[in-house]
Amino acid sequence: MKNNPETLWLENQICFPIYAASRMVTKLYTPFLSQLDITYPQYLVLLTLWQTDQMTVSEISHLVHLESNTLTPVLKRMQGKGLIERQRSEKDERSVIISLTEKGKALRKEAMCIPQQIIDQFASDEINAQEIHQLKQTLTKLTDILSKKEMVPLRQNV
Amino acid sequence: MKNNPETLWLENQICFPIYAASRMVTKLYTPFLSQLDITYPQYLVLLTLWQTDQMTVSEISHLVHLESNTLTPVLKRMQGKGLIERQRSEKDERSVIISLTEKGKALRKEAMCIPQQIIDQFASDEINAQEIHQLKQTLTKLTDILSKKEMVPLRQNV
DNA sequence: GTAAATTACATCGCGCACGATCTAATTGTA
DNA sequence: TACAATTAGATCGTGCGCGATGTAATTTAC
Repeated sequence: MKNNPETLWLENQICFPIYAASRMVTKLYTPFLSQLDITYPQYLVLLTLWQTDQMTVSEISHLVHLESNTLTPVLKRMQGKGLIERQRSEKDERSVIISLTEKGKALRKEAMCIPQQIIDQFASDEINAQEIHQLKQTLTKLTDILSKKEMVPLRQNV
Repeated sequence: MKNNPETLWLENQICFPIYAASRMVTKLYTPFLSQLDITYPQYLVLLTLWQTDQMTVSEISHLVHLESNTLTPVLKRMQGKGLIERQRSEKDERSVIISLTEKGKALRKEAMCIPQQIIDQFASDEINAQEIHQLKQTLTKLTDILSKKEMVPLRQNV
């Protein structure tokens, strides 16, 4: 079975469908986010801050599953745009607390219409709300499983 | 309903689960691909070429849903590693035909064991093969729908 | 109490993704 | 034939992702 030719077919591995779909969905959001002058990861950070303001970098990091080496530049650009403030925590000088500026808070109202418009774009005879819901559930479960898994450093043919 | 606070919650939009899961899956593949000295997109290109050798850039582009501005540098790096050859088509000088080198062809055998090992990593009480199969189907359907959709340049509150 | 380990964040380098734009080759049209 | 439109790739600039590593603050262990 491992030697079937189909083993390596593009569609038969999970890597390709999820990779392609993810980029497609990003593209779907992009025109909406451009209007707000933000990028996709910046939007995700804003989503977390709109839920809970005043979080440390590591708290945001855990929520969006992005490491500090990715988040730090994103947050700096967001600070440059005047969306957030960055200040060292007083009780732990290692931590940086991220808080929304008024501009950052105000952007929330602008973003309110995005989810419905995205759903409208999905509207299709081929795919329905129930299916999307199921998709989100499975993806979330998958992410949870994989994020708990410590990356075993590969041991082939031992 | 559009004004519910939950509207903008991280988990309630499709953007986040698919984005997080996609990066998690990429991370899962990475140690296996590192052993072959290739990256994730390079692996996808190889998968297509192992199925059909001698394709033009645009044919590969359609298969993996990557534009030439992304593919060109990827292919150049693969050429630098001696995995592929690039040659202008004789019947259409605009086209560039990508073909596997012997080294590129040989790599296929090394890659054969990857899919099963990925599946093993997924092994979990919480998620099963049937669920993964369903996931792939939905993601593929989603990609098809979105790739057919011409990006309507956003018309809000008109 | 102090050295070692851990933690929080930052820096660096590389390889994507992708919008915008360019060049050259081919096709369509009159 | 001649010229506009299209097509195939390439180039450029910006912004991620992330492995590896660095630095400073805090915690742990003895």
